[in-house]
Amino acid sequence: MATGISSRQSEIIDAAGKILSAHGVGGLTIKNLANEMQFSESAVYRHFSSKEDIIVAMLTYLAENIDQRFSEVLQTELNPDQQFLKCSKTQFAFFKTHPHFVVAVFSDGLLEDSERINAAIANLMGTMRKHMLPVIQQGQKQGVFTKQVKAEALLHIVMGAMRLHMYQWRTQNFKPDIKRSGDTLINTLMTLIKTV
Amino acid sequence: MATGISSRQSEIIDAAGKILSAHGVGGLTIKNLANEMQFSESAVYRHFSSKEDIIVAMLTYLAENIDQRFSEVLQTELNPDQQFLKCSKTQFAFFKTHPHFVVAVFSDGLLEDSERINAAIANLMGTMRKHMLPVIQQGQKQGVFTKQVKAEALLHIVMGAMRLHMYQWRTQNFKPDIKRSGDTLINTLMTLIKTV
DNA sequence: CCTTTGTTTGTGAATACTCACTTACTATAA
DNA sequence: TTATAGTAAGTGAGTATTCACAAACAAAGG
Repeated sequence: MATGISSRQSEIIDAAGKILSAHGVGGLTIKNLANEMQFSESAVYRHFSSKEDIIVAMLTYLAENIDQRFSEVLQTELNPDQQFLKCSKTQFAFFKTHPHFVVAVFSDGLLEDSERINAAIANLMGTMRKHMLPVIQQGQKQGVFTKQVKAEALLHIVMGAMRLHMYQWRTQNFKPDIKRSGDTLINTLMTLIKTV
Repeated sequence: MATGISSRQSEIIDAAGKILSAHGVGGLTIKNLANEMQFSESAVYRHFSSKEDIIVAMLTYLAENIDQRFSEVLQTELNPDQQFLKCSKTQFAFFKTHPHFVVAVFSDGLLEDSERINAAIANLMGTMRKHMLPVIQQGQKQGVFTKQVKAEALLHIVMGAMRLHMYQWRTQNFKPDIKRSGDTLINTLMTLIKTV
């Protein structure tokens, strides 16, 4: 509950996430949202002035959440590789307890042709990048990460692998323990990008 | 034009792809499809019995296309790393000339809650996996690819990076030359997974 | 050569339904 | 008394799909 968001709004965002994960982007309607909230459709508009606003608020909340969790990790005095590990782990831990938000991450560009939603998604990606890139760069400077490829490319590969992992987790109806399998993936990535 | 698909059906699939890339999943309506085809909505149903059928046909066509291109590469007597390179390059080359199909690849699970569509998407992923995994395994056996991590994990990382690359290409409205940037990405991946 | 019959591929209108959103009204609690 | 937070009922636009029908064409029989 970050910026100026009421507790009711927060509940609606949560309900939206739940619907999104259960029935996809096509299932996210005001009617379903009202059903999930156990009140009428028109009541939704007491708290948000449009469906677009709800989606933007959800994506903004997610970005702020990531921003906060990553900032905490980066304030520590750990080595870059340990910071990298912690950031990745906090992601999988978060999605384990909030699986419905995974779908939002995947809404990708294809959600709508709304400028604001696309901007919010871009902001989400940028937030991760903003924190992770310096970690990788410093890791390279300290010689713990390989310098064979540029930091940007390394970040790209890491983020791609994590995204695909979450996508597969979703297609399997959130069955496997993503915290365990995610940590395994991160370890694999680490052995690949770390200098021996 | 593979299985039992008429030329008209093929045109419709193409039009569907064009709409998908221009206006996303929400823009893919029978009305828009008919407009793009320059005939009435009802005429669409002369060639497909449902919208679902159109999407499934499109995904099936894509899978068959990949299957064919990859099979050609794997019939050559090249080294595994060269085969790997060629497979990847043929992907980016294909999407450069057929950018609208990229969106289909990203429809992910969230497109619909249609069993058939989800199965078609799973089949698409499986087709790539079926061809690429043996290449990587043989590459490891011959010592050209690192044995530090399992072949499955290596494939996962490669596919994740490629998917993310195509996603970003799409969000940038297909602007950069994906054949060039894709080849750069593959080279980066190669330096990372190849034994020195 | 032409009429008959059937097929293919199109049309415009209508169906039944869902969508986001609005308006007018009401109970409640500060 | 007066915001706050809910409701019921409705709006116009858009959805996939179906319908009866028509034009173009081809094969076959008399």
